[in-house]
Amino acid sequence: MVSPSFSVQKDSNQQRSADTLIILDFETTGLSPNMGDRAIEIGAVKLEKGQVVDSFQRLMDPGFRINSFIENYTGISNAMLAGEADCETVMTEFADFVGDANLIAHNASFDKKFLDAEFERVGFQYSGGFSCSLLLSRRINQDAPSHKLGDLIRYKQIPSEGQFHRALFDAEMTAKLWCLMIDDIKQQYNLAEVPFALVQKICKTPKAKVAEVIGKWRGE
DNA sequence: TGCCAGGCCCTCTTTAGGGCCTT
Repeated sequence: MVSPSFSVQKDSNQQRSADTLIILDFETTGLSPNMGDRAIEIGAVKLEKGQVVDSFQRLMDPGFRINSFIENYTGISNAMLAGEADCETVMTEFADFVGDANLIAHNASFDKKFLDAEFERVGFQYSGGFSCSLLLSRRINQDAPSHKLGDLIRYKQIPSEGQFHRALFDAEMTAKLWCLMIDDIKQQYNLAEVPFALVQKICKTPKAKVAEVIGKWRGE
């Protein structure tokens, strides 16, 4: 069992850099912002050199009642959202948290479309790249029976005490999974570091050619 | 009336179809 170091320290100087990673997760009213769905919770952790240095969690009022499926799925009720700030207020705060960092999410295509939609409403565009722990897992954990976040946490025997389908907990679990996969890549391919650009390249590579791509990256 | 996401990825593919994953 491997347990990535995960102590939370406050980022006192608010320094931002392209080397900083933000691992984020949305809870939403549904699957598609194009169908009118909105975010109801954002959770994120900030990683620097594999260490969590800050975190962000806010509920937000989408402006309409959420259905019972979402209440049951997330544990977030309409009563919990009543009186919370609206999405625009929360996402403006989150834009400040994100800065110019690179971004990661599990099944990033889902979180990216909500992030893009909510940021567009507040006129913010992030400058960092976006990568996906699910795509990386499909290439690194090829024997995993499933690539659902909860299943991967159990498969990798990562300690977890909390409620899945809440934004901050899922972001924390994704961060642990991410760190473990990066460690696996370092160990398997004898790399001192795994730059974000290499991860993005791996995620675009067919599974059968991952070793070849990493070998080329190393200059072999 | 009935349906309404969408990107990725595999295969019985590529002029397509269907499962996986996210809420």
